[in-house]
Amino acid sequence: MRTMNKSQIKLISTLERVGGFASAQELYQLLRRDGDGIGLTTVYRALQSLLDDKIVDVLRREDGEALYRLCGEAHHHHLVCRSCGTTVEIEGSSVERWAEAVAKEHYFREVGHTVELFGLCSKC
Amino acid sequence: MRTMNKSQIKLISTLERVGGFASAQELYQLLRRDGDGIGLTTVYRALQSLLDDKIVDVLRREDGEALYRLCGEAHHHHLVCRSCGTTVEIEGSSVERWAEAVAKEHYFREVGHTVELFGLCSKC
DNA sequence: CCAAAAATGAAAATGGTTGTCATTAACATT
DNA sequence: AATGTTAATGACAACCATTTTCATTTTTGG
Repeated sequence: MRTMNKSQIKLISTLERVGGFASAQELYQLLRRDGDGIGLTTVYRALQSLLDDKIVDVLRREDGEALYRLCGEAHHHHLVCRSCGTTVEIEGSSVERWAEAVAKEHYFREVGHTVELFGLCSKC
Repeated sequence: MRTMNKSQIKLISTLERVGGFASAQELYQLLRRDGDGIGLTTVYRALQSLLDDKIVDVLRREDGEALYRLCGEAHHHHLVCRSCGTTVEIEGSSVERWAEAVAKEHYFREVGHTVELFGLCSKC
């Protein structure tokens, strides 16, 4: 069975509290705010382990910063407002199927996909 | 009409030569290799201007580095091998239509999409 | 030709992320 | 409890893409 250390557990529960995506820096600040003396390095290391164990997913914000979220929730994508940051979760089974088909067609294995939509919401 | 300076023109033709995506650093190296004394700062500035003018597109590599390409070529996506970097261009009109529909459904305007597939090719 | 504006590049600053390394916590074995 | 072994930790420095600063050069319009 996979071992799971204290830091990893703290990060998982913080990600649960957040409910969606959070950057390493944000997670670090949240933990510090709770009086936790955790170091930034440890946050990065724990996130990397969780990635290796496929407990969390990662995606990139438009500015390149890495965002992490818990896997397990139904896989979905996001429609993000470029201006105010409003995020709508969208389901996209048709995209999943398309990605699968493309992967098979080109004999690729272990294919993951990044699908993110960026635009301007009705208010902006 | 939009002005276009020397550096921007150099970058456009370099991007044409490359034919696909290239990072700012790669473009810089290519130009230097051609004996061009251009500075890295200028490369970044020119790319930013071309982005503003919607002459080039940007996407993020898995490690967060920004990749630029000329717009105008038929819009397509990529299937990239995580291990050896082999890239297959894929066409995805079904994805385009899906993105359009989602955008409309949520009253978003000017919606662009990032769709990239990462996996392991048959050789790796 | 000249002055104002735009462009340039070297160098420093920024900010997210990763590497180093000495210290500490956890845990199994006497 | 005392010991030795191993994993985990965090302060700090290193890294690297990108941005900012600023003094200098080039371009442009009059």
